[in-house]
Amino acid sequence: MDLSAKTLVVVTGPTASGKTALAVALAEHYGTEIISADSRQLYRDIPIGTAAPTPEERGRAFHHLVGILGLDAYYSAARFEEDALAILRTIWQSRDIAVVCGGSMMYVDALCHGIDEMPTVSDSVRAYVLSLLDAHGLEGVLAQLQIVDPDYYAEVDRANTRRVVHALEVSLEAGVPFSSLRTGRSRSRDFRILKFAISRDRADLFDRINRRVDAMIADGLEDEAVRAASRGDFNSLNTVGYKELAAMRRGEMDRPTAIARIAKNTRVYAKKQLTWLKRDPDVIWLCPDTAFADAVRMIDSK
RNA sequence: ACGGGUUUAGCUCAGUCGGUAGAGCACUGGUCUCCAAAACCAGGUGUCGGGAGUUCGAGCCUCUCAACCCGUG
Repeated sequence: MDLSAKTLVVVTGPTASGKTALAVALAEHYGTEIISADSRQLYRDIPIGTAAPTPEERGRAFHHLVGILGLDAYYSAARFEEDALAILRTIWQSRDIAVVCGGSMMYVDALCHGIDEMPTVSDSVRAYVLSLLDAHGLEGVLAQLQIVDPDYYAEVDRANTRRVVHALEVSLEAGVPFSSLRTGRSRSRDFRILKFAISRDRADLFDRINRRVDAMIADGLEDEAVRAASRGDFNSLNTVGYKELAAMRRGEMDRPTAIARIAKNTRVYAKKQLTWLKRDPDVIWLCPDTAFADAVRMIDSK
């Protein structure tokens, strides 16, 4: 398919900045569909805490990759790239414009720039590294990484267990050093990408976050969290909202503290998203009041 | 009006004998190629209510002004 006439409209920005509303308006305007780039809205059974698009919003524009996974399912940025590209091709068969909406910055980058080919870590390797971590701690994992991939060992943040474990897992799975697979080269896409982010001042954004957390509680987040947790202890629930409420149920904090902590951690999340976005030269910042009109104008130009 | 108390970081407050201002919460900046709403790193952000005095040196002692709180009128 010739993609040179196709446009990918990305709507991103910090959490609670109003991405969904803008994306739905754009999708309606262009008669197209939305692909969610949200690592948590992928999971079903946790719509309240992940601020998933409502049935009303989903009725106005079709949303792909929302509520499609069980809480126990594995997913990754690489899978997102693959899935999103496949969906884009089907959308573009009958339309010129597709909308991606979400704040999982690594997913957005994987789609816009590609991500290096790496094997999916098998259960057995995952279990082996986990047992190594249990038995010998981070030191033990680091010691093996130093042997298997000395280059990455030299540059990795050795305090970051996640990254160290992942590098060893991939190295063992692939049979070659993790760093040899990690070229960091970005792939150029043969379609037009317009990456919009909604800009709000800090006080306004924090106010929206605080109010949204209260609304989530009012909408039944606590029940949702209890039901989700009853299915098991999954990575998908290592998510703002669910982890604080789990700590509350374990008696580690009272209810007001848990709710305050959810709001605080959501604010922290928003800041991390902003840090990521600030260094991305492709981001086109939109003022909330004129976002729709400005986006349409830019999409239609050229 | 009078008497007593309070005033230190964004908030709540600690600060010993006069010797380089602290805690909790909140907050700020950053890293990022695969579970990323994850994980990790870094930072005290201050006119100690204002002014004057004593002192080598004042958050701390003295005087004065101000604001707020409590009590009595």
